[in-house]
Amino acid sequence: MSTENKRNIGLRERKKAKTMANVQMHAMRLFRELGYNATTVEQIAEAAEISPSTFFRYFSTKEDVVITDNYDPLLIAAFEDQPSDLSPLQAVRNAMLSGMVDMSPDELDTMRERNQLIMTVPELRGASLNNLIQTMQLFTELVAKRVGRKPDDLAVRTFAGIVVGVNISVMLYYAENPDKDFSKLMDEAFSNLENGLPL
Amino acid sequence: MSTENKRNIGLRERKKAKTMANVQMHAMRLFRELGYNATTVEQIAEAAEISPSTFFRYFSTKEDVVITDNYDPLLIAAFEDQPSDLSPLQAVRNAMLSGMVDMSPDELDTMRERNQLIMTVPELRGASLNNLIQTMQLFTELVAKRVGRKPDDLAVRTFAGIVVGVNISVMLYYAENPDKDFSKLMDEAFSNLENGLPL
DNA sequence: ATTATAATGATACTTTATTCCATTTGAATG
DNA sequence: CATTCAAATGGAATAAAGTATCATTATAAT
Repeated sequence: MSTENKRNIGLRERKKAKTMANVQMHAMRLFRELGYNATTVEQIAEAAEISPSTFFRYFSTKEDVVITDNYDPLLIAAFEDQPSDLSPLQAVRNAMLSGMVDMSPDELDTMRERNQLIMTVPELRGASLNNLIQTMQLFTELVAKRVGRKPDDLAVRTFAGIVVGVNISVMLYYAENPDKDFSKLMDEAFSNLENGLPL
Repeated sequence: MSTENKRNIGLRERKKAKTMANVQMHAMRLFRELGYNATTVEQIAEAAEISPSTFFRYFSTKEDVVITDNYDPLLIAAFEDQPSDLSPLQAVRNAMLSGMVDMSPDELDTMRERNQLIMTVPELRGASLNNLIQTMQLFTELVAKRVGRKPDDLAVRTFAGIVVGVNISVMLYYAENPDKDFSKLMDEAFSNLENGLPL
C-alpha cells in the first residue's frame, strides 16, 4: 500500500459504475418501448453491449435492474440529523422529505417513470415491496435507538410498519397521478397520520 | 335447466376442491422438508399424483400454491357488518379480529406455518405483499363508501395503506415469534395506532 | 345412451437464471 | 515500461418455471 490508495475510485470502479448506469438506462428504454415482460435480458445486454452473463453480475435478477437504488444511506443520515426534540413521526417525515426537495427535474423525471413502471408490473411491485421491508427493518433499528426501546418492541415495529404503509399508498397514488408533486403527496399523507387519521 | 342446478357443487367441483387442497398440502410438506427453492413443481405434481400441466391449471405460479387463500370475501362481509357508529379504524380492527377468533387449532397451525414460510422466502413475501395491495384496494372502496368519500381521496388511500402497514409489521413479528397469539398481536398493534402511536 | 363440455396428461418449447472455464483487462510493483 | 496479480468478462452448458397445443378421459346434460 503506497501513499494514497484508500479511495476505491480507480478506473476500474468508475468503469463499473458507468456500465451499471448504462445497463439501467437501456433497460428502462426497452421497457418503455416494448414493455417489461416482452423485453428479455438478452436484448438489454445486447443494447448495453455486454454479455448476458455480465448482466447477471451487475444485477442478480431482471427485476433488480429497475429496483436497485441507494437511497437508504441518505435516508438514514437524514433521519439521524433530525433534532431530538422532534417526535419520531416528525423526524421520519422530515427525513423522507429532505431527500426529495433537492432533486433535479431530471432526477424527478427518472423517479416518476421508475415508480410508474414498478407499481404497474406485478413482479416489480413485489420486488420493490420486498425492498421496502428491508428499509423498514433498518428504520426499526433507528427508531428504537431514538426512543430508547428495543428493536423487537411491537410498538416500534408497528410504527415502522405504518411508515411503510404510508409510503405504499403514496407510491400507488403517485403512479396513478403522475402529474402531482410526489413530495407534496408524501407530506399530505403524513399530515393525515399526524392528525390522527381524520375520516 | 331442470329443477335444481343452481348450486355448483357437483362431483366435478368437489373433486377440484379436493385436488387443490391436496396439492397445497403436499407442497407445504415438501417445502418444509426440502425448502421452497429446492422443491420443484415436478416433485409437487408427482407427490400429489397429477401432471405438471395440471399443477399450473390450479396455480398459475409456484408461489400461488402458498399464497392462494380466500379470506377477502370474509373480511369484506365482516367489515360491512360493523355498526356504523364505530370509527373506520375500529371497524377495520373488529373485522380483522372477527375472522381469527373462530379458527380451529388446526387452522391456526396451518396459518402459522404458512406465515413463517411466506415471510422467510423473499419470492413468497413479494407475492404476498402484492396480494395485500389488492386487498388494500378492496378496502379502499369499502372505507370510501363508509365515510362518504371518493376512493381516490388521498386520505382514504393513506388510511388503507396504514392498515396494510400494520398488517405487515404484525405478520413479520409473528413469523419471528410464532409462539405468540396472532390475534393478540394484531389487537395490540391496532391499539397502538388508535392511541396515536405512543413512543 | 348419446352428445357436449370440462379436466387431464403428454410433449415440445421459450425464457430466466446459474455455473464453469478460458480470456481479457486494469492495477500494482520493481 | 515490462511483468505479475487480481478482477471482470464472454461463451457455453445446464436446470427449472412457465406456455401452448392436442389427444384422451371423465363428468354433465338431455
